[in-house]
Amino acid sequence: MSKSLYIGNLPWSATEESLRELFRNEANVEVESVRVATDRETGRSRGFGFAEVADEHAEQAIERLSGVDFGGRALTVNEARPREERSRRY
DNA sequence: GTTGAGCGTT
Repeated sequence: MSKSLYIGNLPWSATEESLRELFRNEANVEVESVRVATDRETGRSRGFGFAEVADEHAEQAIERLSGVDFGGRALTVNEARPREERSRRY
C-alpha cells in the first residue's frame, strides 16, 4: 500500500523529477508517483505538490524531508488529506 | 521576467 504526502513551500523551479530525486537522495525513499500542483490556467507551479510513497516509508520521508533546504526553501512535508473529502459535498 | 499560504486532475 502507499500513502499520499503533501509537499509544500516548494521553489517555483521545483519539478516532479527533482522531487523524486530529492526523496531518493535525502530520505532514501522510492516514490511510486509524484505530482507537482500546477496552475490549471497558467500551467505554472503553485509551489507545492504530492508524492505517493510506500506505506512503511511514509513516516521516514516526512521525518527526513521536513525542513530540509530545497532550492533555498525549507520544505514542508506532511500526510496529504484525502481529496474526496474535500471535493465531495455531503 | 511577477507571487508564498496552502492540499492535487480525471
